[in-house]
Amino acid sequence: MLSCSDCRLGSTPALRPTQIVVQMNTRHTLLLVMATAETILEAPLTSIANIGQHEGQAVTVRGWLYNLRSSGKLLFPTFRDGTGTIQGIVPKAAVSPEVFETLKALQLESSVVVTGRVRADQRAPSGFELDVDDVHVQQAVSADDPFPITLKEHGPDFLMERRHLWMRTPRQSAILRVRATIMRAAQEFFDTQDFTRTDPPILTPAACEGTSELFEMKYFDEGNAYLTQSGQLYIEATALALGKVYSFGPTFRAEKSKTRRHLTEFWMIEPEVAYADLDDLMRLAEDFLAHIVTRVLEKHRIDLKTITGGDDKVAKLANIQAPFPRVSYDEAHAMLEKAFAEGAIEKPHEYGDDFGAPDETYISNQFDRPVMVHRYPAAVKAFYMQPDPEDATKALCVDVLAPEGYGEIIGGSQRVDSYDLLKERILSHGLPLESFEWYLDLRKYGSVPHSGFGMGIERCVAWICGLEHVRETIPFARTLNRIYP
RNA sequence: UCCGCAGUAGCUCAAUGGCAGAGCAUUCGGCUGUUAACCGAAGGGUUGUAGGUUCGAGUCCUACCUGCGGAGCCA
Repeated sequence: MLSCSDCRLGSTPALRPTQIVVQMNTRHTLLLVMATAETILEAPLTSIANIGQHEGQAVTVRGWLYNLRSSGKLLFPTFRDGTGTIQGIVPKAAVSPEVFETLKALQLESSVVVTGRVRADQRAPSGFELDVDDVHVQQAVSADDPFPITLKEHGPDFLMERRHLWMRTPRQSAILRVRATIMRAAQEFFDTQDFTRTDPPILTPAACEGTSELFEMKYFDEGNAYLTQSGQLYIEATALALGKVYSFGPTFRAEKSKTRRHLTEFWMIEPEVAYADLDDLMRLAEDFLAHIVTRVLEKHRIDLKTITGGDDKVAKLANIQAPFPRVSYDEAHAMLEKAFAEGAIEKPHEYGDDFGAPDETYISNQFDRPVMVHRYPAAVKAFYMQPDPEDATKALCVDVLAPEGYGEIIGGSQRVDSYDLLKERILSHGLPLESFEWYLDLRKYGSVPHSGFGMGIERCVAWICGLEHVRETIPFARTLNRIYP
């Protein structure tokens, strides 16, 4: 009886060779499998990530040719399958002439099913190599039109134009795996604390905050609709229905921002908690980020090394534990004044203004973990933020700045809970009152203090992976000048 | 929207205003332990577009296009 954690053969009892044939789909494959069915049964399917569990055994790997080196009558094909890479060893004397010649002529990224024996080897980066017995070419890439992305350096334009192929490279695959873990850990954090996921609409009738530019479209006879830039206003409603809620989905900004921190389409996870104040929110934010980092470190040490090329990032992430430093706007301003006096930043920070990107970078560089900057001047913040009872010119809000200059990854606040104040704010911000009638209702029928934040997934991934640009954090990035592929 | 940088072989980049080059990729040949392997050879060019200056422009000037980085705004 076969057994293997990720082998479909092993998971189905008493699978006979003729049944394997049914899973294959070309005449060529069918004949080959019939001839080698016994071999394949003895060489269970494995993922490359788990190949070490099969040391000394014959296995089958389904994947692609990642690289090919040769030394006379010895070939070194490297295979990848989406979980990792492994180098095959093919001495001419050890395989049939057909297998040797097939592999020797194969172009990179041709799809292949390989059988071979797993052998531990100190020379291999992963510790294992595959002594190849047989290879079946699923589809051969043409030498007339070789795979465009080589192991050498490429420019961002070239790579983004071929994003559908670029993501096959080990580094890009690793980033996407870490992204998936971050998204799963983020949901897991809220799910295990009795939050209810309530996703807001993506098509909205008006601006949530009224400031940023929105993507606009016709909506039948109802006039214009807009792609959401935040689900916050809606989840305030669901929070008052369900207590603790979160939303998780794509959001859209039509801003003409061209920086390493901006996409026009990005994913945001937003919790909203009834009866929570700003201090509750900051505790939630630090526990949330610490949980995400813990999960990434549990699963992705090898991926982080692939992505960053070293162990530095793992060491830095190990520091990311609650509590995070808390710095008031006034304290942050004082830090910046001192920094300017010492020549550490180029421009002085004007008291009362929001922080610019260089200011945020300086502040975050003073700490070894994310820093929570709270109580900004109300004048530079959104209309729905609750004023600080101790200083009405300040808002009960918090920005969480990631280390190493990755900027704001979380923005949150306690929300205005007074009907009269909220109505006054809507009017003074020049927003159309009729669009916010439903939102004001939340302050009319059982209003409570409540707080929430939003975290941009892409900035979080960029920070945790140590990336130059958020365009690498999402399978298909949407930026100002690019909507292909 | 504003500021700055760039555009030369499939890719990454060279080329004082004076013969269009290299590495990688591709093809052919060599090598039994290579790790972005290495060694030899071949093929591969409307120098982003349109004008202009000049005996002569990849190089200088003007406009435009495309991309990149940043500011503002934001996550």
